Amino acid sequence: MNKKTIIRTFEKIALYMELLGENHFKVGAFRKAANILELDPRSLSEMDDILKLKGIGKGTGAVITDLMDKGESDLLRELEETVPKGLVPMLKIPGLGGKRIAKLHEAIGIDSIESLQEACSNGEVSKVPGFGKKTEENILAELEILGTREGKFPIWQMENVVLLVEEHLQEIEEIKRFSVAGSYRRTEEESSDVDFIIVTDEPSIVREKLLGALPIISTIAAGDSKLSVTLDLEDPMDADFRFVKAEQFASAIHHFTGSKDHNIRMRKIAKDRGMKISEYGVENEDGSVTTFESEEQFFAHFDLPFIPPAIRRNGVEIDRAEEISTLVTLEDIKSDLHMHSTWSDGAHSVREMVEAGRSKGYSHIVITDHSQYLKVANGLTPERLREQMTEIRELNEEFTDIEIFCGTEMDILPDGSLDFDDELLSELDFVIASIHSSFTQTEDEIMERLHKAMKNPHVHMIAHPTGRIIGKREGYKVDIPKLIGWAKEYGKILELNANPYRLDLSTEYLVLAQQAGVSIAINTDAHAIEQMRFMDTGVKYSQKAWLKKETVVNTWPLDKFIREIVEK
DNA sequence: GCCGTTTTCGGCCCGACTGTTTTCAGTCG
Repeated sequence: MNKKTIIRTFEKIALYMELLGENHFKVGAFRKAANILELDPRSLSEMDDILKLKGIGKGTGAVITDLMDKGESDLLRELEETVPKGLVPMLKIPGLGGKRIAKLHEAIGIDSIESLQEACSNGEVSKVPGFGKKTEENILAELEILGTREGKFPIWQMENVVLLVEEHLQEIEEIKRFSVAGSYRRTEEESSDVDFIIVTDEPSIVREKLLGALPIISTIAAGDSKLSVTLDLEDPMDADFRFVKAEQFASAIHHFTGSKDHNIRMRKIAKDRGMKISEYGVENEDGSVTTFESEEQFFAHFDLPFIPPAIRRNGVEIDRAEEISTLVTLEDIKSDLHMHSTWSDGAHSVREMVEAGRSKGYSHIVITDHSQYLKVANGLTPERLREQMTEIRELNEEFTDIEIFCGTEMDILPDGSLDFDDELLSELDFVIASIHSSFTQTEDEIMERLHKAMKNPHVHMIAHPTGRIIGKREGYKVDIPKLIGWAKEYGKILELNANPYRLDLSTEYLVLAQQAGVSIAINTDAHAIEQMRFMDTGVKYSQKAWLKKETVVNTWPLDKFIREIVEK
């Protein structure tokens, strides 16, 4: 028995109860219990008494006991016997919830997507009280696109959609201000849709312009305060737009950034003070509404510091509010230690990357092109690397406001050897080692490769330690706790690769690394100037692991970087 | 179903939109 089984059981129970039209607080209690276990970092064996957790009571506790004792839950089995399995997927149809599905089942015996489709086509659904022609049409339309609507989208896919939508929003003159909100603003690895807050005095004009400009498959809702559509993209994605007045912006963006649990916690705090939080402001006991200039002011109203969106999760962020000032922010970042140029597979010259670094206000950067093994990336031979070093030295003469260091992103070869010899490595200021090949090796083989790199005195950092691509591949088999142990032992840096495809190390491992006292570098791995924007994503993502400034190497000023890294 | 330095019962975050209704339930975020 493991935690995942319990979580899945709770979720299934909630689904079936929803289909029985159960009280939604009851359904919610099971979902909440699942969520509590999900967010608890401990494994089942590490929890001394799971039944005493807040949110686990008699009903949910009985399910856990059942699962522990017999490996199955009586409650779930009963539900499975009562509710036809075919009803579950119907919950995915927008507009249909438990109550209406139950009604269709009861009235005309609908027990699957197929029978629903047939009943809609025959006009039987519109004869059921509470259902009409329009509903029937909508269900049929939704069934058409059901298979194409993905569940969750990785952050790198989200970013493309956000940029696309933002282009359209910029074109509309009635929009005074806008911002993305929702899970994307919280820098979640995956999101199910995209949310925008729009400040305007002309919501209906903006709505119509958006409907005209955006690629749209279907309109889910279109009112004066909200527009909800499914975007016509390669993978169709839902987008929500909320229209608010300027003075409501701070409250609205807070509300629609979530998370849901964060909002619930904030509302509880407000309620205890006789106030009521909504997306339009804070309602006081006398009925007057206070609005805010900024989210900072909103939080200050409740005696809280600004809580970064990335850490707005389950309320823990409120308990740990006094730690927030120690977290790394974009303003703290003084360098980017992993960047490519046209010497290997980058799109811009070293000079252009340097200029970009200057415009970011960095005090130093490291150019780290690929090494010779990586032929597809035009990896540098020792000769070419030495030529590049000459170019970098010349640029250093030219620029006085930024220091450019010579580095490499050196491959750790499949046989565990390193792509450059120690003599060449000793000439470099900063050496990154990373794996780009033979991902399918056993954990022992991968760990042997990493250990080799870790033991080399010239290596400073391991880049993208797991090789994962969010939503696409798991990465190679790395024993991260062991790797963190080595990093501590040999004094190496581990990377948080800020590229949204990677975000590697992931949150849970960053937590472990910081606990172990290992330094982390947040790097963009930029292969083009535009990609240097990923630093923002990386910093926000690091906040999820509560990385402190002192943990992050890029917050170090130039002299400390030279002293602790380059000259060491 | 869960919870409680106001409560062991009565709340549970709050509001928008739709479709089917003649004032609101269901769904969604």
